[in-house]
Amino acid sequence: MILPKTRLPAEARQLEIVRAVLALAAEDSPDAITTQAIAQRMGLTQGAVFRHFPTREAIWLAVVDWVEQNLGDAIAAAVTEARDPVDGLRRLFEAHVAFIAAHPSVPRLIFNEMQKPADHPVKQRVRGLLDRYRRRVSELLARARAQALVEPELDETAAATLFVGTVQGLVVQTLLAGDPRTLQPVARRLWPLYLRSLGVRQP
Amino acid sequence: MILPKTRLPAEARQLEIVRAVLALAAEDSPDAITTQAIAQRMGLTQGAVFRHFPTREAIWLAVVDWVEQNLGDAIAAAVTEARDPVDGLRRLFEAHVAFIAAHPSVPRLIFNEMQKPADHPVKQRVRGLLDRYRRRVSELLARARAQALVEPELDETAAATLFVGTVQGLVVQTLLAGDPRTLQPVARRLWPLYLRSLGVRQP
DNA sequence: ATACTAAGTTAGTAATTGATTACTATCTTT
DNA sequence: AAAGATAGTAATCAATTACTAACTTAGTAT
Repeated sequence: MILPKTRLPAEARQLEIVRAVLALAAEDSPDAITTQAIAQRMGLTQGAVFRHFPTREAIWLAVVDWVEQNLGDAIAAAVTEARDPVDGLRRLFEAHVAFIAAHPSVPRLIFNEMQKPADHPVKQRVRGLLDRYRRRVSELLARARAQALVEPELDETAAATLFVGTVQGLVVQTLLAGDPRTLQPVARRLWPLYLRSLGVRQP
Repeated sequence: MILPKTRLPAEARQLEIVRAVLALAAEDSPDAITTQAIAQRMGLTQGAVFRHFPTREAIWLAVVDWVEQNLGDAIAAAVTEARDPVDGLRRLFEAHVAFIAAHPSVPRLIFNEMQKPADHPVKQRVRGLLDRYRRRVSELLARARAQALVEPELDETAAATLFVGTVQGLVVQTLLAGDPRTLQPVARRLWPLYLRSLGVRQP
């Protein structure tokens, strides 16, 4: 995709590069995305990329920044509107799924970086991101238990892991099927099962 | 790890190559494993690898063969010993987790290949492998429902996806923590939650 | 012992990749 | 309008990669 030939200020171009990476990651493994491919997608030459980022790794860190910002905003907005902790979990789940549906390349980035060596800087960022996410889920679960909305002896840590796993099982199925449209329908069928695992009394 | 310098017959050497890949994949992303690294691990030169495999891709197909064979055997053995479908699911879950604990590189391979382009041969093999696995889970769930061991209105497809997701949530946590020893303890805490999501009456 | 077979070595090649550099074109500021 | 700043170009580099082929040598059958 070659955009109309324009010069962009550095900040805007950096964002364009991040978006190009996200777009390319929807179709191929993130490691396979070359600086050449990024440039080509923007209609620039390869050298131009290095005007805006000192190294390839710096690009990936910027992408993680983008994810952190946008996903963080999306789920924060969802949770604050919740009436109670269980409702918050549902909104969190839905917001998460909606975000992935809108940005299918994001889980691929996470799956990819996750298995790099432990000292890898990008992986550390991703680790922090997911840690905060799980902690958020744990807090909601703890409050749900305090309000007697779920099983009194609920194992919160395990339930938080299952929450993440529920989304991941979903994403894996989507990646296998190669059809992003199945994501949200399947998500709706998965949620009642997760709720029942918490011991929530059904309306 | 340099093994004692010996010549191996082709078949044995091929297996050694597969094992070298599995060992290397435990520490780094599969895509980052070069034929040079494989040879070095066996104490051979890079050219020797191509005595036994025509291309790099052929190595990965052999690795998938190995996984298919060994994981298939492990879970088949587990399920046949089951007293009833729900017991079968538990054994399947435990066998799966035990296999991953013994071969931590296997989920990394799957995560990695999963996001390649759809026409990628290795991905197609992995897809088939996981499809058969999920079908196996679905069948057990259908039989459990027929025997009234679980919620009568259970959504089997969704429950199968959640089964896979439960294992994956687990693996992700392990990959993040970087500590494979937490795998089985956390698995034991996750299982009761999954059972409850099926509507199984607890003993 | 000798000769044959096959595993492993050595020394390459072609292609790709991230990164650098000298230069050009465009925009902004004075 | 002149001058400086900056986005982008084009060419190139060094390193790495999968792969090849001519060779050497270990093991084995005769």
